[in-house]
Amino acid sequence: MTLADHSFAPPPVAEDRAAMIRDHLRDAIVDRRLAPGTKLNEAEVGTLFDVSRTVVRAALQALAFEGLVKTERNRGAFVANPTPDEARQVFASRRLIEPGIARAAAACVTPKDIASFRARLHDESRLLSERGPSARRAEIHASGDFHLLLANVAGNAILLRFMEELVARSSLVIALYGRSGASSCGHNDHGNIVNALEAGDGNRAAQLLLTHIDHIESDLDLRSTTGLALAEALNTRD
Amino acid sequence: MTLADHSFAPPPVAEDRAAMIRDHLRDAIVDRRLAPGTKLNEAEVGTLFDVSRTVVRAALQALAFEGLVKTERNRGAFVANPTPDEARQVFASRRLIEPGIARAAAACVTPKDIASFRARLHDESRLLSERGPSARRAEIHASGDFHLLLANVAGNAILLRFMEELVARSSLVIALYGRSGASSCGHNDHGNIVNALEAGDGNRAAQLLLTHIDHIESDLDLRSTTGLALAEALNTRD
DNA sequence: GAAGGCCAAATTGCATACAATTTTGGCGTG
DNA sequence: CACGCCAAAATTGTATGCAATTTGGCCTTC
Repeated sequence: MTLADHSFAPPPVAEDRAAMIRDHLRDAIVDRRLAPGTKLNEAEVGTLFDVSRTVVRAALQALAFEGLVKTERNRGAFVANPTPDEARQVFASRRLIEPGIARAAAACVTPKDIASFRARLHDESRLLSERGPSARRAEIHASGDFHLLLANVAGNAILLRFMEELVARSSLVIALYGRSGASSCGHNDHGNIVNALEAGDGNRAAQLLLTHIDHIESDLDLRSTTGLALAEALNTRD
Repeated sequence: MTLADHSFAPPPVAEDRAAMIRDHLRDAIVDRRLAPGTKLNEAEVGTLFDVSRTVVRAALQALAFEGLVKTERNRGAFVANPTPDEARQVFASRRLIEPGIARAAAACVTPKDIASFRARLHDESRLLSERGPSARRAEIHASGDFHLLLANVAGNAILLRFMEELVARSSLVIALYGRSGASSCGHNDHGNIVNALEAGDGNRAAQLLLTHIDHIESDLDLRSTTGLALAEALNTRD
């Protein structure tokens, strides 16, 4: 332990396979390669990743805690299928939390952070110009990463974890209820927010974030299907 | 399913033993019957509750998600021992979230809710007059319950869960860093907040909540032991 | 006497076996 | 033909066994 043993990143080997499976499943859910409501059979997932059910269960429990998976006793785990009401709660939570995060971020943002934001913006604009469902998925992903970077800059690990959950659930909601699919069409919300951050104007960043969330949510179709979910789902007309 | 089967609380039978163990452990941690840093041996806990390690592991994993337990690979689970910096993050998060919850609660509070709040206040004042460590623990517990009731009234399940985590971690922090132990000495913050809610004045409730959090945090001794944690801990003078 | 290495005991990580529960498909009856 | 019941299959819940890792003590060596 004396020679050049520092500055090593955590070993690239796959230690903690439960976390790896959790991350793979989360990606698949957020990208909607796994449709909401899909049953996640323990044995099947285990075979897929070549691990025992024990490890799969740990991963599923983690995802259940994040709200991306719903487990029912003796029935199994299913990809979350948020109701419009739950979707509204996700965005209400974001409206409550993110402006504060933006203020905190504006207070302690560094030039290096700004550079990271710009790089992210560049990725986003590139994806916007591409076509196809893969690019669409990547776009939603990148858009979420922007918000996570913001929370990361704010420097509060607890709020960062809350935002990770909210962003993941938002992606699910957008995939489920999004009208156009691309929530940022016509706006440059992220760019404006970065400008406000660079100027150190936390209040403006917070305000821009609020309207940004408005933009996202206004692209959703959250008609209340209260109590008639099944019947309405079976009605192909309408 | 036709006769008086509604209005029943969840069956009193112990289905889902992992959740039961999790709740028991959480209570013990929040009440500080389990000191921070205590190792939670899987086999030992299993023997105590008469279940296998499998069930214990599920409970410990859940508590790790909540931040009340820290797990180290191949080393086991330990009761969380939050650093002053983590403690500050807990309260920063609460400052960010709770005022908004108060506004939401003020907007939709019912007379029935107000009655619940009053009952809670009554319990708190009773506990305040009692002496002994048991009453002190119950007081911290009751104080937390007030905040959870507030989040419950606000009607957002996601924010409620965030608050459950923050309140639990706050109790741990108060137990660790509290000076007087009783954070509400001399104030009647909770009562004032209920009054504001009853008057439907969300902004005032939010403001009162902020100052309430200030009161709680000002009772803590969060001297920055940055980098010198061990050395300082061994220095009995000072 | 102190430092360092090595071995045994304890503990966790994981896989697997078995029990309990739910789901499914078929059969018989109204 | 529809409905309900029952048994078999599938799936989850839990316990247990084994391998891998860590920990603590003992012994050797300087």
